[in-house]
Amino acid sequence: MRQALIDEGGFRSAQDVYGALRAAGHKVGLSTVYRHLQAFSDQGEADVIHTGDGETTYRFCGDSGGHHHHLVCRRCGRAEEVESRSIERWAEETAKRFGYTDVDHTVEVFGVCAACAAAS
Amino acid sequence: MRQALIDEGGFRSAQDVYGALRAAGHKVGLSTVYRHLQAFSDQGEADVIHTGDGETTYRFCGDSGGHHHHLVCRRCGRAEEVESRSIERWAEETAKRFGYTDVDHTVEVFGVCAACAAAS
DNA sequence: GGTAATAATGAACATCGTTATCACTCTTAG
DNA sequence: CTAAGAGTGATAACGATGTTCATTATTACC
Repeated sequence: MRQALIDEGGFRSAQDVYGALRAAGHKVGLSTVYRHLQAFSDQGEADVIHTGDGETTYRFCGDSGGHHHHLVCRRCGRAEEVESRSIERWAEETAKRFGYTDVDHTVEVFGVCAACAAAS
Repeated sequence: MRQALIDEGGFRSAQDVYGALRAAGHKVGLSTVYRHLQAFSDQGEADVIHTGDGETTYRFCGDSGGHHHHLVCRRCGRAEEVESRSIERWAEETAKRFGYTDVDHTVEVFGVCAACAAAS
C-alpha cells in the first residue's frame, strides 16, 4: 500500500490510488485507502495538497519533517520539492507586521512540467 | 447580496453568508448565494480561498484584478491583502529552473489576528 | 500447534459542501 | 395587458470523505 503511493510518484488523490490498486488486481476497499493515506499524512510520511476542485492529493515524501513546498505539474501530478528560506522569512515577517500570531502558510506553485509540455 | 459579503469583512463560506442573510430576515435560497458568490469570483470582485477542510470561502476584494495574496485569521476570517514582488519572482524563477511552464501559484498565510488572540 | 485477544479490513451507509433541476415569480419590451 | 426572458429557491442529485460494524488476518500466550 505504501509502495503503491510511492510508485505513483506524483500527487494522487485517494480515488486515483484506489483505482490503481484495483487495476493492479488488489482487492482493497476505498476506506482502507483513505485510512492509510491519512495515516501517512499524519505521520509526516506523505505531503498533502488540496486541489482547487475539492480533491485531496497525497504524495510520498522522503524528507519527512522537513518543511518545504512543491512545484507541481497540473497535468501529471509530478512534483519537485522546493524550499526557500526567504519565503519563510517573508511569511513570518508579514504576519508579525500585522500582529498575527501562531503563523502557518501554504505555498504551492503549479505549472506544466517539461515532459507534459512536450507531449502536447 | 453583494453588500452582505462586503459587510462580513473577512473570508466567509457560502453557508456562512446564507446563514447571515437568513438571520437578517432575508428570504433567500442557498442556490442563489452560491450562484452570486461564484459570479463575484468569476468577475474578480471576490477572492477565493479553499480551506483545508474542503470549504470554499469568499471575500469581497477592492483591488480587482491586482494580483495579491492574503494573511488570514483562522479564527474570524479577517484578512489583510499582502503583496510581495519577491515571492512572484521566486515562483517564476523556481518554475523556470525545473523547466515548468504556464506557471501559477497559491500563497496564503494563516494566523490568529491580534483581536482574536486577545479574546482568548 | 491451538486459542484467545487485538488490530486491520472493506462493504454499506452517513455526511457535508456543492451543483443541477425545474416550476414559479419577477421584470421588461412591445 | 401580455408574452418572453431572467432570476429565484425548494429539492434532489452528486462526489469526496468519514463512520459503522461484522468479518478476517495477525499477534501473544499457553
